[in-house]
Amino acid sequence: MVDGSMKKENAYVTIGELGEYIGQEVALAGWVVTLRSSGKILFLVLRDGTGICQGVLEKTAEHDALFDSLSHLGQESSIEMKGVVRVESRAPGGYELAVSGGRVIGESRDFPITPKEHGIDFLLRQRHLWLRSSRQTAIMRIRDTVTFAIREFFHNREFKLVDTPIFAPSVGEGASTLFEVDYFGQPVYLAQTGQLYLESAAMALRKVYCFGPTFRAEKSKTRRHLTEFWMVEPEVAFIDLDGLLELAEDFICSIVGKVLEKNRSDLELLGRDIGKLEKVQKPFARVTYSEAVEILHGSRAEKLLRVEYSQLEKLIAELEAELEASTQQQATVTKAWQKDKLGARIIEIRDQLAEARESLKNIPLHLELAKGFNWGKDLGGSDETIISKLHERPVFVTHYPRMTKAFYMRQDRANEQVVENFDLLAPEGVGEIIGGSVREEELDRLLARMKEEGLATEPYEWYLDLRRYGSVPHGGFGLGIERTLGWICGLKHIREAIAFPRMMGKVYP
RNA sequence: UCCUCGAUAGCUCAAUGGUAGAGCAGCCGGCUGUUAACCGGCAGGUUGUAGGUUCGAGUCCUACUCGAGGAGCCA
Repeated sequence: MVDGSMKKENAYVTIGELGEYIGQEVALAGWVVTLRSSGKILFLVLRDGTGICQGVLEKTAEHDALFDSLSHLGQESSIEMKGVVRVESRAPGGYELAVSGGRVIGESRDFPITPKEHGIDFLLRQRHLWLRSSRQTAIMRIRDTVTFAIREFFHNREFKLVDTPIFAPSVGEGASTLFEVDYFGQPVYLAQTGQLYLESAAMALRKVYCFGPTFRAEKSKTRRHLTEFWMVEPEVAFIDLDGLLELAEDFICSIVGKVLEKNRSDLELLGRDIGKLEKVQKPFARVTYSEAVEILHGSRAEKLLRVEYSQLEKLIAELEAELEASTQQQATVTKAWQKDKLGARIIEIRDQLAEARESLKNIPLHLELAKGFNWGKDLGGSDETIISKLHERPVFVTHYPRMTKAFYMRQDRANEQVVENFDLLAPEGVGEIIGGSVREEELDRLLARMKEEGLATEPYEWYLDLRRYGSVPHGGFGLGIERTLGWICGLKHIREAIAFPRMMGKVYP
C-alpha cells in the first residue's frame, strides 16, 4: 500500500500491522501481559487491542536504566515501547521487538486476575478487567462480526431499522416476568420485545427490523438466561410462514458464514469445532410440533439418550482413571511447579467429572419428560435439546398448540388448534435461538383470542387499529444475540457473550 | 419457588475430630532466549454468619446468608 508513516493514525503503530514494518523502528502503545526477566535479558509481552507482541531487552550499559524501569512493571501496566521489528518464530505472534526505548504511561500494581485459574464468581466481580483476557476479546470480536453481519444482512435486503421503545405502558401475558418502572407515578415496564411496535412500522415501510436490549425479570438461574439481553427482530408485510422460515435460514447462514470468514483465529482460540459451524448450510430440517412430540415418544429419542448415557458412563470411567493416575503422579513428582500443573489438571478433571455425573443423572429424567410429554404442552428445555441433538444443522419446529402461544400468533386455518409459528433450535443441544410467527391479521380472530386469554382490549386499541386500516398478512421473528453467540463460540454459559452480563442477583460492575 | 452441590490467604486449592498449609499474585535477591520461565528468601488467616455436640471443631449437627447449575419460565 502506502508507506508506513501515511498509515498511522497517530505516532503509534499497532501490533496488528507489525508485519508491514519488518526491519523498521516503531513505537507501540499497550498493556503488559507478562514480564520475565533473567537478570540480563527480559521478555515483555505487550497487548494493544490488535494483537500481542513480545519485546526483548538485553541489559547493556546503554540500556541499563531502561532495563531496570521495565523489569519492575506490574501486570497490565500501560506503556509505550520502541524498537526494531524482526521476524522471530519463538515469539508469540511471529514478530518481536528489539526494545530500544520505553515509557510508562500508567502504572499497575497487584492486578487481580493472575495467569492462573479463577472461579466464575471472582471473574464476574472483575468483569471490567476480565474483558482484557484473550478469550474475552475473542468473544467480543465475534460479537462485533455477528452484529455487523445482522445489520448488513437486513440492509442488503432493503429492511429499514426502526428503534422501538424501551418503556412499554401495557403488558401482554405474564406481567410478573417484566421489570416494573415508576414512570412519573404510572407503572410501565421495560420492553421484552419491540414486536407490536414493529408491526406498525411494517405497515409503513414493508420490511423493518429493530435491534436493541430487552428485559426479562424471570427468576431463572441457568446457563442460557440473562435478565438483560439483546434481540434483533425483523417484521415483514406480505409474508407467510414459508417465507419467514426461508428468511431465518438465510439469516443464520449469513451470520455464521461471516464469522467463519472473519474470526477463524478467534474460534480456534476458543477451542470451537469449526467443522460443526461449516455444516450450517441450507436447508434446515423442519418438523412440526406434532411430529416433535412423536419423536420424543419414539425410539429415536430413546436411542439417542441411551447412547448418550453409555458415552457419559465411558467418559466418567476415563476421567476417573485419569484422576487416579494424576493424583498418584502428583505424589511422585518432585518439582513444585510440576505438582502445581498436575494440581490444575486435577481440578479440571474434577470439574468435568462433576458435570458429566450431573448430565448422567439428568438423562433418566429427560427420558421420562420426553416419554410423558403430552400434546398441548410447550416444549421444555430438555425436549428441545433432544430434538436439536438429532440434527447436525439448526432445526425449525413449527405449528405449536394455540393455547401455549401468544394471542397475536396467526391461527392455522387448516387446523385451528395450532398457530403458524416457529422456533429455531441451534444444534449440539444448544436449543432455542429464534422464536417467531405469522401474526393474526383478522380483527375478529384477534379479538376472540384476546378474550380467550382474558386480555383487556383497551390498552391494545392502537394495535387493533393495524387490523382496521388495511390489514395484511405479515410476520416476523426475534433472534437472541447472546444465545446465538453462545452457540457460535461454543460457550458453556451465555454470560460470556455480553460485556457486562445482567443476571438474577448480579448487577456489579 | 423447588432440587442438588458449594463457601479455608488477594486468587486456585490442601488439611483421619488433634500445631491451618502449598502454588500463583506481591516484595527482596539470583539467572542472557523465556513461552503460566526457573531457583532461593520474606510477607500474607476472626476457615461465610449465628448457635450446638466434644477435653478439643476448618472438619460433626441445626438455622441463616451468599454463590453455582438444573427444574419451571423463556430468547
